[in-house]
Amino acid sequence: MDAGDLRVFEAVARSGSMNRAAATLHTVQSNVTARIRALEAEIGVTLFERHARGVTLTAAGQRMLPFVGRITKLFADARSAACDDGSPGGALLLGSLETTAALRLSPLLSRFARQHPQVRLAVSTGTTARLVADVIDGRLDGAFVAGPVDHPRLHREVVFCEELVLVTERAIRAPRDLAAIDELKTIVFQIGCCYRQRLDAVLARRGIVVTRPFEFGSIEAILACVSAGIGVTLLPKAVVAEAWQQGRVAVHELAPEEAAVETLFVHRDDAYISSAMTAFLAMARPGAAPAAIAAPVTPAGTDRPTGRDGFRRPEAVD
Amino acid sequence: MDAGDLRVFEAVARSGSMNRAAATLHTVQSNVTARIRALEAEIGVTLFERHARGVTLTAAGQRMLPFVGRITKLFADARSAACDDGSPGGALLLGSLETTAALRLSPLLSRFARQHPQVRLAVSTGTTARLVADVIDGRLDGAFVAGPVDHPRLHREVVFCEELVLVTERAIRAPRDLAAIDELKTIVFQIGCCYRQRLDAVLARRGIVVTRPFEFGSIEAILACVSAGIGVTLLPKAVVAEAWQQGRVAVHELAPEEAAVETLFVHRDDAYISSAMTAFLAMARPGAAPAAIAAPVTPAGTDRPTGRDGFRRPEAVD
DNA sequence: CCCTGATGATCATGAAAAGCGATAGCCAGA
DNA sequence: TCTGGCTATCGCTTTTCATGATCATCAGGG
Repeated sequence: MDAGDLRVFEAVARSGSMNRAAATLHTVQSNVTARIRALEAEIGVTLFERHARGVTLTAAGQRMLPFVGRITKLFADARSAACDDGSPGGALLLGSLETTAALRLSPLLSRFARQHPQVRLAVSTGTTARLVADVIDGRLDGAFVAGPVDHPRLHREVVFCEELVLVTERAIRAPRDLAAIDELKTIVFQIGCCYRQRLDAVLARRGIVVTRPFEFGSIEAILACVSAGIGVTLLPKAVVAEAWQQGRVAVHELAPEEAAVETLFVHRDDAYISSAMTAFLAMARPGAAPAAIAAPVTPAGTDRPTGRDGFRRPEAVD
Repeated sequence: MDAGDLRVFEAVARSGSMNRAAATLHTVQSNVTARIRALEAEIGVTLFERHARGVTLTAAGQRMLPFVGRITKLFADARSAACDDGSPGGALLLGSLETTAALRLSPLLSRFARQHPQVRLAVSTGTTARLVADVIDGRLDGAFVAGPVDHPRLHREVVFCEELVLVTERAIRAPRDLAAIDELKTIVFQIGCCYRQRLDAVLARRGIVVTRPFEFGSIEAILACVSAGIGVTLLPKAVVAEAWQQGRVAVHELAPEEAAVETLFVHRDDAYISSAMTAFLAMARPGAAPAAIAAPVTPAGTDRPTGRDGFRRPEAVD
């Protein structure tokens, strides 16, 4: 049993067919059959049930499958570790929440890319749950997600601390005005978005009932909807600063315990930490953040929230 | 790069010589050389520095080496997982503290062996630190150690709760009498034994100074020394129950916070949990302890230990 | 200075394994 | 019953791997 056998095994398991597996492996079907048979003979159990429409994993095969990915990852790590001469290089696959990417990442990434041009950076966005799963399974090297996250396999590091604010159309002067609105809608990123539950909780605590939420894929679309009075949303203050300055939306601050959300950087604690990752971590840590992000300024609009509303002057968050 | 290459790499790294590696691998030197060269060519870095007296790992090789064991372990786990049909079988490599083995393990092990004859049980003894290291590195499947243990890679389970007692010669009626003894010696298992620090602390708290400890490898030897008045020791109450009943030694109870020591069963939380391990865990859990161990009985002597059997009650487990 | 002994590198050769293509056998569905 | 897609198997080719002999290198000792 070696790495090649496991790759064949995985391909067959995933495709459910020795023919398709052969195609993806750029080889021929007889070859795949022979290797699977040899593997089964070696370990003494049948891994697939053969039938006319392909093959399916036996219970033994199902038990074996999860190891393939781990072994593959470990081989890749071993190779990376050997090649890693201390100067950052290679690929760095990161994940991020949409909001974090929009708000915090661009200066960090551009600075990192400038300083370490050898590193191939790739950032994908998704929900916290999705990103955490990707990191766990080795599809990502690390990810920016919303806290709290607690997984024994993950190393966590707080890198940003966002202040969430309720965002409404301009006409709304205070959150309690929302109660009067019929069919109030919430507007969120995706089903899994962590801000969504928080928004529901925030509104529920004020006795405000909402109907089914709208989902949008971009911050701009969400703000446009809010601006048009279609619904309300919950976003980091810095994200909506610009729209607020332009007077497109109203912003309502929340109590600290409702507003605070920590953005964590997570990575597997047992994976190899490459030089690129080390450098990125050093740069992402709060203490090492010199790149000034555009600080929100007080807008000139009429509906400037008053101190009585509990609104504090916008300030750089981290 | 596959499993075979890594095995060759590891053998060369460990032996520091391609010739010796070839011998241990039951092959010839030219073969080893060729495979190492091929491996180096594949990943693009030199792994060994060659010189007239053998080879030494380069920095790259040193970074690569730790992965070999992990990958090997994962292959073995994958194989075990596939073969494991739900009925316990195969090998189960356990570790234990000497005292735990003497006191608690024999009924558990004999019951397990009777119930699961297919499983090849192997128990080695050592100190907590040593056992934990062995479990971490995959040399043991699990081990009984003294709490507290906190390692992110380990799953812990409290299985026993021992009451430690101070053991002295019969003439000593109370711990404070020890202060009068010149050159008081402590008698312990080994340097790394966890009871040793505790014994020192117990005595220090009473203002008793001790000289360099004696070390012995067996409980009987320790008790014989104590009985002969050579020194004092600290052992689980149940361990010394017999010697105490026979009037060979005196037993002094301690305050609960000094006396209590939890025996944990630890195993790697990311290793494959075989059916044999599952069955063993089920049997080792406090709740599932039907096999009556020889419970310490009240002796005719003056010091009367309370008749607790040391097993934690089921509801106390988390 | 030149032996001596041990080490790794290289090469030709043979064996083993893997890959390939074609074909046979099997089964579900038309 | 036929057909299409699937796996099993076989003979053949290609590639890889293991082997033993030989060479080059280097440290230590006379």
